Amino acid sequence: MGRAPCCDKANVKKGPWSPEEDAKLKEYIEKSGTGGNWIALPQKAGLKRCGKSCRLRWLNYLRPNIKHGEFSDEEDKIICTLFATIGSRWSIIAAQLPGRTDNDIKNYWNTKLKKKLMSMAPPPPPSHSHSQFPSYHHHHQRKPFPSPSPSSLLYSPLSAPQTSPFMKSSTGFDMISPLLQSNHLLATTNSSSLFQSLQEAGNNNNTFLNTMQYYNNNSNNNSCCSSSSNLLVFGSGGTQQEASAGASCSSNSDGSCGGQQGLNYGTSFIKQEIIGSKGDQGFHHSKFMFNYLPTNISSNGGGYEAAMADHHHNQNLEEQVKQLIITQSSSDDMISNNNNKSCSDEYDNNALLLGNVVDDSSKDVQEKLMYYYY
DNA sequence: AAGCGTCCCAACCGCTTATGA
DNA sequence: CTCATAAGCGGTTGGGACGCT
Repeated sequence: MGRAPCCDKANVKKGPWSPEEDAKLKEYIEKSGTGGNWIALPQKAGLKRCGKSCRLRWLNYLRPNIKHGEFSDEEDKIICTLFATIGSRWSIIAAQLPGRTDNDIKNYWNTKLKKKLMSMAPPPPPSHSHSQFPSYHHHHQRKPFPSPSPSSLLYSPLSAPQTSPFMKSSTGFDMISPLLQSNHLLATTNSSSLFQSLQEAGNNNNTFLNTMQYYNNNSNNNSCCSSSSNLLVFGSGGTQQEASAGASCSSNSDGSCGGQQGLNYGTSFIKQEIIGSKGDQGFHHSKFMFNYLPTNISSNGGGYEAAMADHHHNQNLEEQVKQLIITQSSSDDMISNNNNKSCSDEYDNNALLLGNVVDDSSKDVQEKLMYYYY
């Protein structure tokens, strides 16, 4: 049994909006606002339209300061970078591009930008030679999306970090190659349709990421995965149902939800999250951010390594992650035990977190964040 | 000019999330 | 806490525009 329709389908006009309808809607909203109720709006405005349709028309076309026309190179780069980090979260991407709507960006990506990037892709490495990404050729049978994640995945990427000439990590560590080798990125980002289309096109699954690296390397600024002050988060926490069942994405007294509203790009996310991470709230948020552990390791207190991490600041990545795992079983509520000291005090802005959190309805974490990097 | 295929984008559909009772 | 409903979101699609033969 589906939900009740939002309007009387028989009595609403569908299809393209006429200039008269546009004028009516625009005039009404400019004069009276939306009143916070789109469902009631069409009747008040004298439109034979569904409220949803009015909302879409306003948000995507009529509202002030909507930018139409060509995307700039800078916008291209932002879209590419964000797509590579958070996948098809169009509304989040749109929030970084003033005047652009999620629908616009989605259309642009699907029809143009994706192709543009593909055409810029460097040729795939010959299969018989030693590639910069040696394990590509071992993973041709990768499942498109999603794949079960054995706990060993947490470790496998760390065992052989490679240096890629495409990447410009400020500390010289290549973030992407291990991801490619691990299978993990492709398995857990929400980019399945892209990778499927790549497969259909007969391309190597890694072409897109090669392209991303190439693209960033050949742009004016290096950006993707190499910023010194960005937190990049893949994926999100669980669904509302999962959250109430105790999974990673738990709501908080401030109304936020670690896996949803907190998802952002740049330092604002991490500061917001960490500053808010005291006591009980810290537990929830941190669970979202650091719930990466294999199921065979207790996840009690998961996440408080945020505060611990700074102590491992100068150690190499592999060592850091091992340390994080070791400290996982430490204090269950480290932050509140820490005399209300905000994590942000200990967490510097160079933290870079890559990965994905996918929970099922149980408390067992199935997919894990993979990297924690300074 | 007609027919056909492809591209593009506005709009729709239905699922998820937010919110308030 | 649950439930109902509105809003938000992202995948998909219909059909017009365009280009090629």
